[in-house]
Amino acid sequence: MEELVQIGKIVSDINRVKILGLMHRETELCVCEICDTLKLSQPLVSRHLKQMREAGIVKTKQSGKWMLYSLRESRIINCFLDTIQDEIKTLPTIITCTKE
Amino acid sequence: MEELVQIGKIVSDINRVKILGLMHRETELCVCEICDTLKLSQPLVSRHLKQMREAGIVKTKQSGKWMLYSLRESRIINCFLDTIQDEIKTLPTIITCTKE
DNA sequence: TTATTATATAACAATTATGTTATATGAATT
DNA sequence: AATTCATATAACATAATTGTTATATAATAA
Repeated sequence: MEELVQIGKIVSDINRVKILGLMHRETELCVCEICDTLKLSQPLVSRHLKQMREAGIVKTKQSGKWMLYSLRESRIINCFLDTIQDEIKTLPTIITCTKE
Repeated sequence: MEELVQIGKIVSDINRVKILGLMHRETELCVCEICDTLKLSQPLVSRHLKQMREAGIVKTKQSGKWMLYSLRESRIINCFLDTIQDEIKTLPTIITCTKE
């Protein structure tokens, strides 16, 4: 149950939910794209992503000086995202970080 | 998304998850059954139940001096509960409140 | 090597949530 | 009507979380 509680905690913050939504829509994102798109400070986004990584919800991949975040496969997160499918579409268009 | 954040908040506490688990298994419970079964104080349980009611996750029915709580139908809560099915079975046996 | 860029971490104030103790409400007994 | 039992609410201390500002790290570019 602790695992579910951990996921509940992730999903209990609107900014983390938005980040999840963006990652669901865009597959892979770097930190600055999330900051710019959602108008959130970089340290805040970094911490949210760290929490999500520690909860096993996202995975990371280094690419030069960028850290790319993406969703891990998770039945429960998918279920969760299903219920906000329409709202995910209304999230702002990604402000792309022109890598290289 | 706010609606799901609200549900996330409910699921972010181990005691509320246990209460959800019990209600899922037992259909209908009064406050004192939850307190006794989970060894939690009555005011704490009452507040958790209030939060769950305000989030639209449980419904209530008065029965004499007892207040009976039960789960509302919710796709997302069902999905959450599915993932902890086995753990729900390991929750303590209900300490029944002999109504009347 | 130094500067720049992207990300991570630390330290902090403000807010929110938990669990407790004390008390109030409200229905059923006596 | 007074008491008892079940539940709700209030007030509080403590702990956890958020968002901020400042700074560190680590990779690339100059």
